[in-house]
Amino acid sequence: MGDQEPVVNPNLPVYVYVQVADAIERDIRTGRLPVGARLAGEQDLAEQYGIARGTARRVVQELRDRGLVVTLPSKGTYISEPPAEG
Amino acid sequence: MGDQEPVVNPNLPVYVYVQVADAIERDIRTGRLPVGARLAGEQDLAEQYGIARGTARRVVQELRDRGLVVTLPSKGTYISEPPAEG
DNA sequence: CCCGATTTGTGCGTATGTATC
DNA sequence: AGATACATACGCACAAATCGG
Repeated sequence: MGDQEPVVNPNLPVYVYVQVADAIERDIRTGRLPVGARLAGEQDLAEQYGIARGTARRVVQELRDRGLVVTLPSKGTYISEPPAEG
Repeated sequence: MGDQEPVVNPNLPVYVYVQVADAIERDIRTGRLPVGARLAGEQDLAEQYGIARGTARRVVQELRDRGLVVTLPSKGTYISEPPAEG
C-alpha cells in the first residue's frame, strides 16, 4: 500500500517536481486526496516518491501555485478546493 | 561529565549523523546505554555532540532505522533490544 | 485545573558539495 | 556555463502532547 514511486522518471524530459506535482494533482482531482486532508510532509513526500527534500519542497510550492493546497506554517499542507482544470 | 564531542569530525569523509549514530550504537552494544534507558533528547544530543538539532534528529532516525531505539512522541526515545550486528 | 518546562513533529530558509544534462 | 536534482547540514519558529508542581 502506498507504493507509487514509478511516477518519477528522471529520464523523461519533464522535471521531477512537475511529475510529482502532476501525480498529486491527479490524486486530488480523482478524490484520492480529499479536500481538507493533510498532505504528507516534505520528508514523507521525499521518501514516498524517492526524491530529495529540496525537490519535495518545490513540489509543494508548485501545488500552492496551482491553488491546490494551502500551507499552514508549523502545521502542515492541506488540500483545498481545486480550481477548474485548464 | 559527559564530554565526548571529539566523536564528530566534519573533515572525515563520513557523514556527521553517521559518526554520531555509530558512537551511540557503540554505547548501546557495550551496555553503556542499557536497554530501556531513555536516550537524551534531540536538543541535548545536539549540545553534547556539538551538532544542530536537525542533524540530531537524523541521528535518531538512523538509530530507528537500525532498530536500536523506539521513539514516543512528546515523551522521548528509548533504547530497545539491539538486533544482531551486521 | 491551569501553568510552565520538556520533547517530538513540522515547516521555512539557507548553504555546501557532487553529479548530471 | 547554467539549471536541475540529490544529500547533507545549520539555524529558527511554532504546534501539540506530556508531565510535574
